[in-house]
Amino acid sequence: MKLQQLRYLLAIVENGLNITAAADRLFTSQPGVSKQLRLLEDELGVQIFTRKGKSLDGITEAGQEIVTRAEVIMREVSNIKNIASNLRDDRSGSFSIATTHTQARYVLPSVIQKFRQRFPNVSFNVHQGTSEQIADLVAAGQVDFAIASGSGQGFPELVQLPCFEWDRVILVPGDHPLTKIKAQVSLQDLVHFPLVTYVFSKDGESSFETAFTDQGLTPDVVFTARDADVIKTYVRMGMGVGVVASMAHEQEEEELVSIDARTLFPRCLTWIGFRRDAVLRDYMFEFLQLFAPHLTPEIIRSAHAAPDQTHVERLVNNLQIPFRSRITAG
Amino acid sequence: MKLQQLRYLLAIVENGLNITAAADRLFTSQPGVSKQLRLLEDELGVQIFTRKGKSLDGITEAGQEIVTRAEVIMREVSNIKNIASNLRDDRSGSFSIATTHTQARYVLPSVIQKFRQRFPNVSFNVHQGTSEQIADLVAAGQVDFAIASGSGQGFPELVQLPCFEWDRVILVPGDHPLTKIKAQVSLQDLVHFPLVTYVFSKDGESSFETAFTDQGLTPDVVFTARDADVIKTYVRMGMGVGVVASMAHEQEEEELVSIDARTLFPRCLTWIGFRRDAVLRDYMFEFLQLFAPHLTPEIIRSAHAAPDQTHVERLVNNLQIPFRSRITAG
DNA sequence: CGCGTTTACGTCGTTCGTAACGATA
DNA sequence: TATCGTTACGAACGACGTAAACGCG
Repeated sequence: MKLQQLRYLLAIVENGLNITAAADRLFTSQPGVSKQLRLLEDELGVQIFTRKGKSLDGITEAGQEIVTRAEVIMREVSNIKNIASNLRDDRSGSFSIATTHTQARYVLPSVIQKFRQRFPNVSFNVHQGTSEQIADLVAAGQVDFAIASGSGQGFPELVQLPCFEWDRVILVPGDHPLTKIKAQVSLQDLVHFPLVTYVFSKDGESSFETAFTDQGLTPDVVFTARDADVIKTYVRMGMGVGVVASMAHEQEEEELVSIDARTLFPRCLTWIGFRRDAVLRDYMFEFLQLFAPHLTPEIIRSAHAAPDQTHVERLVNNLQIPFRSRITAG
Repeated sequence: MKLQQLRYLLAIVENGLNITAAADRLFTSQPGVSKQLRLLEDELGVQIFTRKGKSLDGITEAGQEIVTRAEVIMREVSNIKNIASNLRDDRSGSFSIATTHTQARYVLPSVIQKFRQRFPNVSFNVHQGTSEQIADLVAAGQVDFAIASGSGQGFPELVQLPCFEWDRVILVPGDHPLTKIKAQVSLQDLVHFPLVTYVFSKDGESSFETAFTDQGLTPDVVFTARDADVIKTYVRMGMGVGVVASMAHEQEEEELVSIDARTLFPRCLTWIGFRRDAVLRDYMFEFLQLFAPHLTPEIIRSAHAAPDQTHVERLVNNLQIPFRSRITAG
């Protein structure tokens, strides 16, 4: 058994059992990958994949178990490389995070800019998705960090650290009736208008909906998007009243007026998570502190050393979690 | 990085940083091992070992971390091989257990005999030590199973299953005053004689001592050994009264008489443990059931799937744990 | 001078890429 | 015929073992 064979195996799985595509991603020849897979199967005496004709058709039961073990192996291989790179003070490498649109568009740019100034030779990769997709990506080891909001429960292999809290804000065109209300806008006011807001997460973070239902109200959500910019576009078109994260409203933008909604909806928490068994590069510690200044290397290391998330939460309980209203200047 | 390099690395560590010894155990040439170590260090750009002259002198801090990761990798490699071997119905392989003298000498022979009849091509290896050494060996992945008595707490990486309970027995020469006592011998009777018994474990299993101290008594232990046979020899010599596991007294042996001590000392539990992240060969399941018939493959699999030992204990709570007084006929 | 490691070098097996072939839809 | 995988083959590489040199106690 060779590490290359396992690497090839995982590439095949990641590319939908397409050997040609796997070879392309591995920057090697297709027959080589094919042959190494055959050699691995021969050595183990086990079919890892089921075949339909010559093409790979599916993963066998044993194959799935083998793939799982191979993933562990390759993770530990990169851990070893990370340990070595850290010790050599190597300031190059790669770094991938998965996050939501709001973070990627409004919060991260200034952070990443500072980060890239400090580490110009680190290739940075941002994946985008829903909170669930994000957590899955980091749990599967496809990305180094996940930055998401909402519950994020049920990932025991992750260390999750609180980054900052934020509120929602109501966005309307400048001539909208809601701008005429002198007092604090209430949920009762909102239900009279069609709403445009984020796609709801399946379990957690539906604090948006429950805020209404707790008062016996039913919001009239006419449009949802994962993307605050899309929401804003539809609000400008007059399709409805927007409800977005306050970070997503940079300044008084063309045609749009923001209305404070902090009393209407519960406060949200953005957290960052990484696999507990991952060795972090030194630049990842610096990124964390750029993103959330209270996450010092010491805090992170002690959270990383904790046996599980319960202990992590005990550790971060004393921390003052920042509150973020608007984006800070780049 | 190659798997061989990691295998060589671990062999060097296991052989006390002696490359020649490592090469011997690996059945390869010494310069080959030396070169692969150098290549690994060069590729990582890190000194794994400190040198004194040309000889390896110690492991660096980073080296220790790398070794730990390499151990994980090699464990997962054998797990993959085990998965494959199981699927192929391969009835050959190797199997190592660590246990105490009493188990190895009095309990295991008949089990191993049956096992070897069923699996003549499995090479069987028994290591011997104290309960602590045993638990350490299996936790470090040096052996597949640990069979020990006493607490065995504090090994979260292990699945520990109860095998059977047993009592102690008092051994004396045939003409000893204790044999004249008509009623049940008591601890008060025992303190008047010099005692010969097992070496006490550091923390758990000192139920021997606490049995006395709970009654305000102080036993006069004049000799301890890890080995029931040694204890018996000294009892025959008249050095004192022996207290051993009841399994260690096969039948009315030459010169020795056994006195029931089950009411004097708390009952002991013998457990068997293996790493939670290990893939067990099919023959290991059969061994477990030969050793402890209540440990069926289904029980073992569900215990193995449990997230931690707390869950395992909940699972085995309903099981009827056998009691073992004398060894069962081979 | 013995022990242990490194260097040097020749041999052999393995991997890799190109090219051609085969099967499938 | 386009897509995908296997077979074939030659070139390059890398691992291994023997022999010899080196350093240290």
